[in-house]
Order: sequence, then structure tokens, then C-alpha cells
Amino acid sequence: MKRLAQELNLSIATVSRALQDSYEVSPQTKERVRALAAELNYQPNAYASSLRRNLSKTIGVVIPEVNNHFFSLAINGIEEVARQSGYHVLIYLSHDDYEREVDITHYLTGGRVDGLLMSVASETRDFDHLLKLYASKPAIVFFDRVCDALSTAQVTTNDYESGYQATQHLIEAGCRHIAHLLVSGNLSIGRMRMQGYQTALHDHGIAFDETLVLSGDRDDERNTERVMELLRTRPEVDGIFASVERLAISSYQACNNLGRAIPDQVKIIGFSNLGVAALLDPALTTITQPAYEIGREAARILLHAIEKKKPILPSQSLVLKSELFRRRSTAS
Amino acid sequence: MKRLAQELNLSIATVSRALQDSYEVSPQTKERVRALAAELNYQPNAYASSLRRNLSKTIGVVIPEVNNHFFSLAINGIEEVARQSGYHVLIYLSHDDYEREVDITHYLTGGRVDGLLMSVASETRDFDHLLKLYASKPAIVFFDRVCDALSTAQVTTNDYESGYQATQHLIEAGCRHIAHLLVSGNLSIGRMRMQGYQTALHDHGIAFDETLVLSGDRDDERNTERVMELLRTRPEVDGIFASVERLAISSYQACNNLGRAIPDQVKIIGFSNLGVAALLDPALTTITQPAYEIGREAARILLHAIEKKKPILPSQSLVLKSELFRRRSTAS
DNA sequence: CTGTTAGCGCATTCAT
DNA sequence: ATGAATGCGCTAACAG
Repeated sequence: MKRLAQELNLSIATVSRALQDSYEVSPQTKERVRALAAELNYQPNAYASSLRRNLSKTIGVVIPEVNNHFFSLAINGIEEVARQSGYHVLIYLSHDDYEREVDITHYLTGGRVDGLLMSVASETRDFDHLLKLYASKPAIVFFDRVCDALSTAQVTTNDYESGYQATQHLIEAGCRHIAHLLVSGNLSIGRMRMQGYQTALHDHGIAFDETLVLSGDRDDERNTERVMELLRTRPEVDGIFASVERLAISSYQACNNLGRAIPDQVKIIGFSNLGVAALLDPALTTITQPAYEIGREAARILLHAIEKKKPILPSQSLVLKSELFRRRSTAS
Repeated sequence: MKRLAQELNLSIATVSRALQDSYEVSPQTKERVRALAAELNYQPNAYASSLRRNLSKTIGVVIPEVNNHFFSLAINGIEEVARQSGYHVLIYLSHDDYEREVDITHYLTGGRVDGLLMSVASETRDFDHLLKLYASKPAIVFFDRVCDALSTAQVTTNDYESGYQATQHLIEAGCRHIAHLLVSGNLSIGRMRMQGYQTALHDHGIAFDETLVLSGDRDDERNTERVMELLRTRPEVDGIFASVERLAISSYQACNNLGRAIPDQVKIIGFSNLGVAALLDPALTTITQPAYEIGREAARILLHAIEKKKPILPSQSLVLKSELFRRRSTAS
């Protein structure tokens, strides 16, 4: 910028204003400045600008994992909205680990981001780190795996209903002994989905059996083993409702390993955003969340609040609808 | 920091040094500073520091899409290495669109990142934007979809051999009319994989038929249609080698739509990192790239260069190996 | 071991 | 419509 000013015989201030398209600079000067800036391939130093304006034009995204279609689609939506508004996106993965999540929230304290989109780790039980982070300013919007301890907006799906529908789907398909794989008792999505499961059982006159509920682990291998064990000790199980994609896949593998035919002996339904990939197997019925839209809407709420410098209210929360998805039968 | 200095009756400089664990400050003072900093939940302003040191401790990742297991696994590896080294990761998606890629490289000019990991868009034919970006300093490492125009390191896989093996796999399975779905003639991965295909055909005495090669589009629906058209006009096609996951899925759907049994009538092999999801269907044989490792190694090369302030040499390039992956048969 | 000073690049207030 | 001066929060060179 110094260089621009010198070569054009202008002050740095004028150059700065010209580049910001300020009304108080003559059109010709603006043009001259722009022309030279383009020629020199000038780009302003984002950090100097951030420091001065106390605004980073950057948002952070904290999610458990990226190797999961739900989250990668959500990122897609987030990135899209951010790009359109000129924001940059920092990404952090908690791997569903509480310690990592705490570390991440520490890095984020201190103005690096203007706002944050977050889906909390399944291991997280304690929200002190989030409260601390929240105290340090940035706007926060939770999506999917929310934290009720903070008074802010959250974008979720109709988990209770989806859980109900999923269970009902299995019951109507003839299942009477339905296991439930819970993602985590800590997460509201887990609790909601499970409530739907319980109520559906009840409404159809099936007794709720606590021993058919398995709480998922971070380790996929272990999950598969535990499902196998359940299937061995409880051979009457004829249906599985998995509350997240990873657990659905573990169920699938467990059945395969034990030679239980899907869907003849055991029917599986699971939350999943495998998308086209799910088309590959007719045996897996999925509940698909509108992941892209979730990311997009969460980002919109966040950026809107940042731009207007208004706090985010819980009343801005959104509940989108998931879709029960069955593969059309293979053409004969 | 000002506040810390005041409350402790120290100069700002001393506080700064204490927080950096400088050797020229007394242990007791360090402790006092740290204690108060922790108590006040102080976090340094990263942008002020970046401005001063001309170092952002941030790297950028530019990829075509994130909703793809190859790239999301790569990000996983990248994030892991970055986190360990205290770096932050900015993510940008080009959606395989040339214009977007150009825009992104513009944002990135100007010190926002210390380095860049990049996989170029399939539409990109012209590398001026990359050369301009490169001129503006940041270290760049390409992975998978590389750009040979820049003299820097790249992390790739043995694409020629994989293409050869994939084709050979189909030939050995009895295929004689093998179509190839090319990701893009612009990309070296496309060219390498196709060369493997051609050579394998030749080595097995099968004539190369140019009309059996389809160049992929950005639109998945269109790809499916084009494969369907190919299968209709060329009913003798009994094998498809898809050079990327999306094209493999399109092939799969095209066959389904037309009622061509997989793998009885048409065999499909494709590059894919669907991972566990691919386990779902025995009909799809995949070539799996070590995506996580690619991301990790690329990030290592990049961060190493940044920390040592040394330029990245093409000789640091790495070639990892992909794996032919067939699903074990379903337990009976 | 600690304090003083200067300046990173930019945006802004005040003056002209 | 433009320029001069100030400071964002931090680091580093220099002085003691």
C-alpha cells in the first residue's frame, strides 16, 4: 500500500479509502488506484486489517469428524455461505474427544474468529470450556449436536419424530425385538432419538427393554464387537435402529460377520448421509438429515448476527426435517 | 496484555516475554504472569502477533470438494499434523470450478496463510493464477491433483500402475470391451490412470478403442446419462474402469437403471475411498488411495519447510501406493 | 533480568 | 477530495 501511494503521489490514507470504495474520494483517483493495484497484484494484509477493525472476517467450524457425509455436507453448506459473504473458514476436528475439544476452544479464545459453528463431541459432559469461550465474545451457533447450556441459537432436526418413525418402520416391517444403538447419552440428539424409539415401542404395545440399548463408543471396531455380542446373546433380535451412520455400518458388519441375513433375519435402519453410496445396498434403510441445509442455515444465522452486530437469540433456532429414505428396488 | 502488565507492575515487554517462555526472564516472574493470565483467561491476539512476526501460523487447504471420502480423509490427516504443530487450517472448496479456484487464489494472496496444500480443480487448464499466487510467497505443496507448472513438491499415488492393475483386473475377470471414465484430460492423475489402462489393454492384446473413453463432467446426473448412452449404443461393453469415485457411482447407477446386472453383465472397478461404505456392495471393486497418509505427508512437507524457512524442492515429492480392494464375500 | 521504544499494515479521526 | 497523525496488540532491538 505504501508502494501504491508513492507511485501514485497519493497518501496512504487516500489509497486505503479508494480501495474501500469510500464515497469521499474522486472517481478518477479510485480508478487510478485500482488499476495500479490490479497491475501490482496487490492484496491487502488481512491481519493488519483485522487488528485495526477488530474483526477477522473468519469463522470457525468445530466438528467431531469430517470423514462422515453428514459433516462434510454441512461444511459444504457452511463454506458456500461464508464464501458468498467474504468470510474465511477455519476448521477444527474434535474426534469426539473431550480433551481435544477443550484445547480447540482455547485456541479460539482471543479474537481469531468472529463467530463459531459447532457440533459438540459425544464425549463432552461438561460445558465449562464452552462457557469460557462464550465469555470471550464470539457469536456461536450450534448445529446437530447442540449444547443447551449456552443461550444461543441452534439448528437441529426433528430427532424425536425421526426416532419414532424409524422404530415404527421396523415394527411395521415385522420386527418385535428391536435393539437401539445410542450415539451418546450426553447428546440431546441421542436422547431425543431414543425417546422416539421408546414411545414408538410403547404405542405399538412392545415393552421397552433396556438391555437392548447399547451406548456407542468412539472405536468402531469395538462397536461392531459389541453388536455381535448382543446378537449372540439375544438371538431374538430382529431389528436394529442405529442413531448415527457409524453405528449403522457397525451393525451391518456385525450381521455380516455372524451370517445373519439382512434384511431377512435382521432389519437395520440408521441415521446416515451416505447419499448415493447408500443406494448401493437395498438392505440399509436410512434416515437422512438435510445436512447441506443445516450447514447453510447455521452459517446464515451466524453471519447475519455478526454483520448486524446483534447477539444471537435462542429464538432464532431452526428445526429442519429429516427424511426416511428407502432405496428404490433395483431394476430387474 | 496491558492489563496483565499493570496488575503485576511489569512492562508489557516483560509480560510478552514471559508468555513466550523467553530465557531472559526470571522463573518467578514467569510464574506470576502465567498465573494471572490463566486467571483472567487471557489469550493473545493472534492477528497482532501475525502482523508483527509476519507469520500467521495458518495454512490453507484448497480442494475440489469435501463430500468425498478421499478429500475428507486427507483433511483428517492434514488437520492432525497441523494441530500437532500449532497451526490453524483454513479450508476452501473449488467445486472443480476454474473461476472459483481463481477467486480463492486471490483471497490467499496477501499473507493470510504461511502455506498451502492444494488439489487442483479438474476444469483448470491454465495455471496463471497459481503462478501469481506462488509469486506472493506462500509455500505450496500439491497433493493428488497436482500442477506441474510450479517447481514444488507434490504427494501423489502410483496412478499409472493402479490404472494398469485395475484394467488387468477386469481383463482377468473376462472383460473384453472395457470403457474408461476419465476424470479430466487436464489432470495428470487422469492422464496417468488412462495410460495404465491403455498399456494394460495393449499388453493383453486388446485394441484400444478411443470411443470407449468418456471424459467426466462436473454434473453427476449428466455423467450417469452419458454412461447409459454408452451402454445402450455399445451393448458389448462388459467392464468399466472409473477413474474417480463419483464416476464409479454414476456407472453403478447407469447399470442399475438399464438393468445390466453387476457384476454378471458389467463389471465395475473404480478409484474410491468409500471405505467401510464400499463394503456394502460386493459388486464394486475399488482402488483405494491412502488418503489419510497423503494428507499427513503433504502437511508434513509443508510445515517442515515453513518452520525451517526453507524452500520446498520438487525432490521432496512423495509417491504413495494405492491398494486394490475387493470385498471379502459375505459370510454365509 | 527488565524497561523503553519503534513499527508491523491498515483504518480512522481530524484537519485542511 | 486529500493528507497527517494516531493506534489496534504485539514483538524485537536496544539500553540499562
